[in-house]
Amino acid sequence: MAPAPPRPGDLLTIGALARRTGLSVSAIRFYETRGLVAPIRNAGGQRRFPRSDIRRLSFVLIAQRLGFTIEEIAALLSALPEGRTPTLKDWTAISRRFRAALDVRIAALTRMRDNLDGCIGCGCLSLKKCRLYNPQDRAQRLGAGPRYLLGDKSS
Amino acid sequence: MAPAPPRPGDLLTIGALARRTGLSVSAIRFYETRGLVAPIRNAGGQRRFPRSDIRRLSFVLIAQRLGFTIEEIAALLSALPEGRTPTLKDWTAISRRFRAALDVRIAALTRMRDNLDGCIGCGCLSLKKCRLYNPQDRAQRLGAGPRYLLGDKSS
DNA sequence: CTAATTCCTCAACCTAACTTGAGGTCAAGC
DNA sequence: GCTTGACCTCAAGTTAGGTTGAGGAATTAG
Repeated sequence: MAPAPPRPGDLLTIGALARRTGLSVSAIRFYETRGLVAPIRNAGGQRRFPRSDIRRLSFVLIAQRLGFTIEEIAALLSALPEGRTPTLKDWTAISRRFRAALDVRIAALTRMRDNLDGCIGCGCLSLKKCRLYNPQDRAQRLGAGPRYLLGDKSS
Repeated sequence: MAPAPPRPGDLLTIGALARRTGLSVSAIRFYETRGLVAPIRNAGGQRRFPRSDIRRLSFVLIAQRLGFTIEEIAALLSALPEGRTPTLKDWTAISRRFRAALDVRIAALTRMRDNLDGCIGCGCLSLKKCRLYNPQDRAQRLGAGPRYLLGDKSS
């Protein structure tokens, strides 16, 4: 048999990756600055991505749609191996952690909804008396909300 | 009986309202620009809020924590009466609509989680083949995500 | 070899939801 | 009646998550 070709298509340009993921080129570059992908550069200084980044970015998109921030996603992805291409096993492990995080969110929302049900009848919809406004639930960060209340005080 | 006093405390200053809700003064002013509250002004040009705005803002806070945007909350609140103080019945009606919106969010998240479960084994975590990345589910807006994909194209 | 693509960097802009600060007024206590 | 604290407006800054554009270099097709 003829020797296998050197597979020049083993690495993707940023444009090709954009087409494969549906992302814009600028978004991919932005994700690089956030550490979600780490392409190598060719001789001319252009980015080259391993094919496994298609899956990596797909994961990013899915996680974002579920309400995770880029930072949280980066944390989840950091569980993937550095040098080698992630295996199915790697992805399974990360998906499991992901599912757990999702479960937490769903539970929190459900709890809130149930509290709301309790409040519909009682008219207690005023802060502090109502379990709905329980600081304990604050860990969630769904949406923005006043930073003052969220304890931002970052100075 | 002596005639009831004129109840000068019937209107709150912005500072008092801030203390009662836990919000910052600047946040309340900001909410006014967004139409969430509509205080009157006294002779000196200072804002005066009806006591019912305490509950109104409490509702805003709760809704925000559940992931609603200011605009969405304004829409929910627009169901409240204009002139008079909202009654318990008014609040009950609005809470019901609120609960429905919450149910939609919970259902969407749960559906996604179940899809993810299906994906953990199959390794299909690549866009387009996977139900997790179904544009049908896009209506949700949980978190930001690339505008390009979200069909922003607002030019 | 040249023209058309594609890619590069960097800076500026965008929305949401606020905060911070400057410069000035109002209200309340003594 | 004055001082102190609360309030006013308006402009600019902040974070997240990107987009847009300028000016220039690398690739690729013919």
